[in-house]
Amino acid sequence: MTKPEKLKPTDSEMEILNILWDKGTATVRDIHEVLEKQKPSGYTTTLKLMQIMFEKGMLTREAQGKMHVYSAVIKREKAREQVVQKMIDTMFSGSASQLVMQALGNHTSSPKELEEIKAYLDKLSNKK
Amino acid sequence: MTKPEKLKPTDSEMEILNILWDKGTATVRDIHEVLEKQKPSGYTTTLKLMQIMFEKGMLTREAQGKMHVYSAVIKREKAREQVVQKMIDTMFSGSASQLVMQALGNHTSSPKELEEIKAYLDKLSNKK
DNA sequence: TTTGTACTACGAATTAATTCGTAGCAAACA
DNA sequence: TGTTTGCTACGAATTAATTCGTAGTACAAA
Repeated sequence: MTKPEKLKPTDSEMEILNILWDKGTATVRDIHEVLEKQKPSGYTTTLKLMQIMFEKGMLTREAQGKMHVYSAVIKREKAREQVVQKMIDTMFSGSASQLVMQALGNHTSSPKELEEIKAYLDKLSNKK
Repeated sequence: MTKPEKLKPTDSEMEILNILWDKGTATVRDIHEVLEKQKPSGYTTTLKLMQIMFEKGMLTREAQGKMHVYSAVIKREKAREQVVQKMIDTMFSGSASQLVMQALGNHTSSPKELEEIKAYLDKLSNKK
């Protein structure tokens, strides 16, 4: 068990974490039912993944009857922070604003979202 | 050789790509010299990595004497776009503005950068 | 009580990334 | 003419992720 801080979830692990963050807690079956809608996979595959994530310290679990109820150790906010920071470092030479402009340029944002961002920027500037 | 579009570089591959994007073209030795400053590693490790990246279609190369001169197939901009899009999808439920605010909240940006972003936002809004 | 169901645990196969040693080859050099 | 130098190619070991089959167990249902 290492620090959850240093853990770098794989893509499969991220899928599980996302579901857990949405639900708060979940059993292997809960998770598996969601995953199955996205792509076919065996129950024991999900089970094994979650067992390994538990061993790695990414998940905690609690026996409930014969089942285990899992939850994520790392919070969604923290994971986002880490992953964004890493992307800034490795892909944008450490420049957050480069990343921001890249994300905005990807035209995925509506005018309303752009307004939100502008408001957020103003808040940041004023605080300084 | 699959489409370079679909390729997902590993961390080691990203290190090599970053150097190649900076230099434009480079030999294995060039790359290895840069990498070695960051962490110890054997020359043939770098060689093998670049050979595999070549086989995957991530790099092209050209014989020059007995050496190969490599360059990246995918452009930095394209790679950034892909990786940002993927992050938005997997970590931010598809919301670019969520990612933007996360990146800004990470306090890594100077007031000057914030101004740049604001200017960029205005340009976007007016264009719409 | 026997059978079925729904779990967990475990081990094994597969695939991919990473690392590096060794071999071969050609040009430069002593 | 050897011999060293610096490259590529190749194969093998290691490690990690992924997938799934099988076995064990406990509780519920027949």
